[in-house]
Amino acid sequence: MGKKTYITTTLPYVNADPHIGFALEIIQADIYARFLRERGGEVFFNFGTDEHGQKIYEKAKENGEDTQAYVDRYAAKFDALKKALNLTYNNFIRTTDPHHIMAAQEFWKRCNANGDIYKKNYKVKYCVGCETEKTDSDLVNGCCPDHSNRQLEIREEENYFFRYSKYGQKLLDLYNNNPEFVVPSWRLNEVRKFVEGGLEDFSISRLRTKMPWGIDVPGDPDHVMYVWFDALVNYVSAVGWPDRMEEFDSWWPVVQFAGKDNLRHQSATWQAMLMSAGIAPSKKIFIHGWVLGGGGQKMSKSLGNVINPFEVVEKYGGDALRYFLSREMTPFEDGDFTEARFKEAFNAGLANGLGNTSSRVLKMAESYLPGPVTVGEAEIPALYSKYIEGLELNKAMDLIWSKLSEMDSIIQETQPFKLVKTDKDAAAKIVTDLVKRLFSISKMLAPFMPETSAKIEEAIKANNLAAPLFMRLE
RNA sequence: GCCGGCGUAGCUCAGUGGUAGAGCACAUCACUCAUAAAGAUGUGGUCCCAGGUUCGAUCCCUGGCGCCGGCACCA
Repeated sequence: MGKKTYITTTLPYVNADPHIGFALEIIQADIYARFLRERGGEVFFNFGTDEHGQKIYEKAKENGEDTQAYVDRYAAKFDALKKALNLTYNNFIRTTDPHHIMAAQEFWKRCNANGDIYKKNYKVKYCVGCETEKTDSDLVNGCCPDHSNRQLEIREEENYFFRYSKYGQKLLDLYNNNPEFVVPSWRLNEVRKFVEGGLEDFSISRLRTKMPWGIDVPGDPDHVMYVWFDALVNYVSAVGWPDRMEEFDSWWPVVQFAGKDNLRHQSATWQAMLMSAGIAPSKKIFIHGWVLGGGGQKMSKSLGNVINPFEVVEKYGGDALRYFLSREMTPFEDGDFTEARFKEAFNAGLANGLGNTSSRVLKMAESYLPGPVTVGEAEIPALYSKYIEGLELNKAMDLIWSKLSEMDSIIQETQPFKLVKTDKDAAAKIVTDLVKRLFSISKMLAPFMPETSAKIEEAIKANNLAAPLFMRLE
């Protein structure tokens, strides 16, 4: 049995359909998981949906839908990513699962037992015009931007608070002792700066009368947990905490994948919560950038530049999308996804590159060799592994493509297609070597483009390429 | 406003104290094992602007302009 690794994405909040940006996150995680398994490791890969809270409650109401029915529908939509993107997560957790609810309550109790939860009056700014509460970031010059003529009301209610302020130094110690705790390093700096600025306790409950769609606070039926306090606990409840501790201990700590908008929640808030509950911190957190819609603009309905991952897959295939997101995106920075860019990358990398090179090698193999090549062990450069371990997926892909281009050079220089007329054995030897190289490439490609990799290996085994891998798009 | 980052070929990005590179795109040539693909050659840059340090700066320093991110209860 290989080394065990537990990885998880964030849980998308089910108030919108799956977005291409989330596809990036889960594809990164899936590549990482497949890579670890390829080298013999055992992986627990967690994914799921975050289903509590105000917004969901309201959205379901808007739709005139039962809240549970609403979240069921959305959970299914997200779980559909598995097939579309060819994902290998083995656990789909929902924060409405009974086991998770129990775990969240137990987590609360542990924090409480540790003296980190207390009741306090919570001052809420309320706009009578909107009839909703406002946070400071909602306000412009201290007023509601939609009702600047009205005075905000200050309403008070009792809430439970989490003693976040207690964990500032401990978090800084965590960061300083683990310089690769957050990757890339500049994101670690960002969160460190935030923590250095001082932490304030925050509210972790809501009055049930105002917002019933949440997990009960243990011992206080008037309150439910604030949604993300419960949601974060999924990372431990997914692997058996608190009732199956042997299982939990065999997997924890976790390697997390999250977007830059989640930096603080995952690398500060959640870590403080773990400390409070007496659980070891996460192992590592990879922070990716956003997928933008061209010209550095966010995708939005009004700009008409929204890319639906399901549509891309239907049109171009799951591997093509995985290719684009892993090679054409810089893993930690924002990147543009436009159909024009996608097609360009598809033609250059998949049709002209991988597809054509595979085709020329396999056709020669079929014509010149008496049977399939015995490929032996794949040759995987150390650099390849190093790149993936650091989630530098684009670099790993570039490395693979440089190997492809090496093959083209070899064919160009040795001309086995001419040599075969004068020296069949010499030509066969060259082609055999090329097939072995192609095999190594397919092995390296496997985590990124599993279907294509499998097709190449089948073709090598059969000594026949049944169909072209990728045809040029017009 | 405060803190941080960035500004290099049409696009995406590397890079170095000694007057710049890759991939893609584009053009030409040429070839045929291959998917009009691969290959060779080439077009293309005042390395944001201005000052300073230096024998010499795209790289160091200062200022300016432009863009982006963060500045907590949206998850």
